[in-house]
Amino acid sequence: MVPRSPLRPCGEGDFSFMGDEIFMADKYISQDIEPKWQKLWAESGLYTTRQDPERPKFYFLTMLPYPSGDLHIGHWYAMTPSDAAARYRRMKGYNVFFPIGFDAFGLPAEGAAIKHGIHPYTWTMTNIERMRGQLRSMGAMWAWDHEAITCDPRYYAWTQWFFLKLYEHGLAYRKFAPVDFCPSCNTTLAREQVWGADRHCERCDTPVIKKELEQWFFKITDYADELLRFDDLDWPERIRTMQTNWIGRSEGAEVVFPIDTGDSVSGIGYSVPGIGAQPKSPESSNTQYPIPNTQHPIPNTQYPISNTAAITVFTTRPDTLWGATFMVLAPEHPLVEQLTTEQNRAAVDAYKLQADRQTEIERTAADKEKTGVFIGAYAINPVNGQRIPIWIADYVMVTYGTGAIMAVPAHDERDFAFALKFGLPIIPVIERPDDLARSAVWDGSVAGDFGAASTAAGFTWEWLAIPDRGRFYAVTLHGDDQVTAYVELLQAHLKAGHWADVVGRGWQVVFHDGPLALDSAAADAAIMARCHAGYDYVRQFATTMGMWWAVEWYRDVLYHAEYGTMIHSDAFSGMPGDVAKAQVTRWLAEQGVGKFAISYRLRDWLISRQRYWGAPIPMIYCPACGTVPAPYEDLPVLLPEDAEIPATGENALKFHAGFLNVKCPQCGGDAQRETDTMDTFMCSSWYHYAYVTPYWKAGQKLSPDETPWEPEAGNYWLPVDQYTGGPEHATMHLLYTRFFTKALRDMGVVSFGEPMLRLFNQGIILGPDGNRMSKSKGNVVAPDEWVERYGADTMRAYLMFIGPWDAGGPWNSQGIEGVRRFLERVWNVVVEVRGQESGVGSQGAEVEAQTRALRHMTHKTLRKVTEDIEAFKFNTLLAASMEFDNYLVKAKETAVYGTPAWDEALDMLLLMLAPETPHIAEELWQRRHGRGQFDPATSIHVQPWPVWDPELAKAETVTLVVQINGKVRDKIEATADISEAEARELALASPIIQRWLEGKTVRKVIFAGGKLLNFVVG
RNA sequence: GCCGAAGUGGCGGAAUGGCAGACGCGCCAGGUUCAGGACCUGGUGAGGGUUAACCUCGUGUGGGUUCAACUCCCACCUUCGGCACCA
Repeated sequence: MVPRSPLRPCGEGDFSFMGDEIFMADKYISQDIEPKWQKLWAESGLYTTRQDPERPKFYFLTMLPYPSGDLHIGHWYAMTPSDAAARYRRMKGYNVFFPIGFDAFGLPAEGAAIKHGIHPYTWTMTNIERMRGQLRSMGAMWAWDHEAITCDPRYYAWTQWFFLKLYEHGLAYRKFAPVDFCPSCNTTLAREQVWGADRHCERCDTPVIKKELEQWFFKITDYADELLRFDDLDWPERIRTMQTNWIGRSEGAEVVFPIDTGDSVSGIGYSVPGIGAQPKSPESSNTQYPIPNTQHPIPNTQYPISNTAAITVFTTRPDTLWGATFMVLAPEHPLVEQLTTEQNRAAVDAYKLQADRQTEIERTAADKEKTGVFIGAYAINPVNGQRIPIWIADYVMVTYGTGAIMAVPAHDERDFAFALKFGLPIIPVIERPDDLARSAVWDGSVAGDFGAASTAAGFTWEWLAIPDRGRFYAVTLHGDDQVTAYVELLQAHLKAGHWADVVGRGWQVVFHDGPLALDSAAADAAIMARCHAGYDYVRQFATTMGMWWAVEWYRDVLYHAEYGTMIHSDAFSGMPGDVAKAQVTRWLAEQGVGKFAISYRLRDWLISRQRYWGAPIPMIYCPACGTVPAPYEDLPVLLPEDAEIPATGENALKFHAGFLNVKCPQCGGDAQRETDTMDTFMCSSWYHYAYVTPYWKAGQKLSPDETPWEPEAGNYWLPVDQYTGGPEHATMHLLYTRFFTKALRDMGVVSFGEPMLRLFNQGIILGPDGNRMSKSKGNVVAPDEWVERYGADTMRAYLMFIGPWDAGGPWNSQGIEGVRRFLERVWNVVVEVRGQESGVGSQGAEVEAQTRALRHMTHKTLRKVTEDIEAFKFNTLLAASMEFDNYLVKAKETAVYGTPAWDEALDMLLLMLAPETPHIAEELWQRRHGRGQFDPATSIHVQPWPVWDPELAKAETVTLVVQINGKVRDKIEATADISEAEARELALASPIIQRWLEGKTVRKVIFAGGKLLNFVVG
């Protein structure tokens, strides 16, 4: 993989830490200086954490690694720019806390136990030891003195303490529920850990299955609204959006649909006379939109309902209630059993079984044909008394809303498809916002020259045809007036026994003896009765919409989901779309048939895992007392070290008598421990608190009233000022840890509500093949060989240089040589003594100009580098540093060499590079300023970040761009503060510009920012 | 299907209304070298041109705004990420 190094000279000796001998060869040998400085920094206590109330603190945190055994290139990509930014903050005068630890619980350790017979603890600790070494090779300023490992009993004692606190505060509960289960990992998963359309396990890609289990949940949904607020957070828009979508807040209404027993109402879905099918009253569609009075018929008091059962639905569109022509329950809905009639039971049971057997994948396949069965029961639409059939269908999810919907096929795409397939009535109740209507008039159904008459009346039409059915006048209309005029014209031409439709605005079927509006299920039935009588062909259609659907030209006007003026909705007809939803909701509440409601997509966090290698849930089940929490003073509930990990992949704790059997803390009787352990996201929800004082109160008895860290240290360091990590945790770790902190705030443990104030998401480094790196794909890039060959500084700088940090992308080693060469040049420009022959002969004025130019370059670069590191733009930071270095290489041959300006330039170059390439910067800094023995006070990493001089950073001269009509024609050197008049004069003096202006009239001259002049000529 | 991000030389990328391609890789030529590597110098978007000056075109596609558009607006295409029958 790594080519043999031509850079590494052979036979370089050991270095010594003694006296003046800390500086070795005059060549840049990263393999020598990097371990040397890592050792000297560690030994001298340069990175020892100190609480210093005199200095402003800065808690800089990067997501903790899982100890898989090997650091990969992704860790370097995520961590070394973080380190650079942390180092920069430190040079800016902050007391920076940059801790590290390990997310050490989790399934791979058990896999190793089964495969290699190693105990998970041993495997984990061995990996951690190896990874510590790899992490050290980064040369990062880790606060190793605050390391925390989540599988340490001193750590998970507190994880369990948090569980008990959440339980006490009613935020942890146990529930029997169908949950996602990974058959490969042998454990349940939280919803967030199930990915993709095929619903696979986030860790091992195995499709999950459903299992009914008794499981522990955290009530994250209690904080749903608060989690949607990001007011105090400087977080990327992308993450905020992902969390917002994940929480999925929808506002709407809950509406109660009483069940109808059918005694006094006959027929399917047809209205009670006088209700629903009433003609539009002119008064109600006028400018006034009063809330309909309470005299409006309320069906559950007006209609005989012998059964008090009712179905509650959640809808985001209460304004479409009048168009609800059927209901759909999820097959798992508890009322299905009770409501299904005897005649329908066999079909319903078969459907339920079939839905149950289907995998989640099949059931949620996006383009799946709608299926469902009628259960034989009816409900009453509470707003108009319509009797509507109840179906079950798997497109309704039992987990969302109330598990039941009112189906409004005219304004919901799924309901539309379902109604069309099963011949259920589709009644539009929201006007088309575009006022568009279409009418197909079959050739031969009208007398006289209908086309000419239409044209004369101002209607646009064309001939369209359907094979086997002939051609038709395709008339397009806009607005009520056109529709009214058109209906009149149409009726005058229609032959007896024929009809034509108006679809879209003004829905109706016009018969030769008059129109019938499609404004109710009764009207739908009446229309179809006439049509069925008219043509055999039409008998295949059960509903008017079904008949219209057969004309393809109609299809895009038949259904819409937009808000708009309500129609066919009794007294609400005419209610404008922008207020309809709120008004109907208010009215429903007044009538006592509904209420404003919010529904969330977010589910409670399932934390039970049927695994050995996790923090045991500190709960005890007593036959006498029930569920009893383990007493605080007994924490930690230890994982038994002698547990045998079964080869079946089952939880070892279930088979460990010593762990399982316990005395009930309440009654002292025989009881059993909970054997499930906690989701590892529980451990990582509070690790940033653990770092403050790792393993606080280790070995002491815990109580509910303490703080899990030393309070004074917590007050000083918390919360996290800057967090960096991958965006893949948006809806998992980042949501959980916010919930956790809010819960802690409400318990009085912390005084703030957000754990991390600023967040930056770096991109993900993919394998060279463009795929996510994974052992199974064999595309994992190990950093160690590259570090050995080029050095940590080169590796750090290269990863920062390849592109914007938040972009990520496939690993590509092409270009790493360039970064190494850059560091070589930095080394040489500082270390190599210039020969005497260069730079001689410069005159005084020339030297002065060169000095000014050098200082300008120095301060300009410093400004750019400072701005870039603040914004994590490491790629352009390094490009600017390279330019600066290239400049210095040339300047070295001039008279500025050895002047104070030259020394300033070299020092600034090193200070600018200190965060990114800490070793070479320190080596060269010490060579320039060190005192032989390393004194941490002289370290470049504790030097103040330099300040640029704005006067020097400002350019003295600019290249004045001269354009003719926006095209660059000439460039002229000019002073930076050139006035417009001077610039014009200069430009007009240019022969090129003169040539371009010859014979043309200058209409306008634009002078921009003192650097561009544009002549607009005509 | 919905939401979001992105599309620029052979490659990674820079420029967020004002010189398109900074910086780096690669490539070409030259220097150095016994030679190769390394290193140093110069060149390197496409087309035209007396291979000179210079001109034309060029940032996914098509329109638009502007003196001026990679940048802003509209429509579309492609890729990636997230969600996905969420009522």
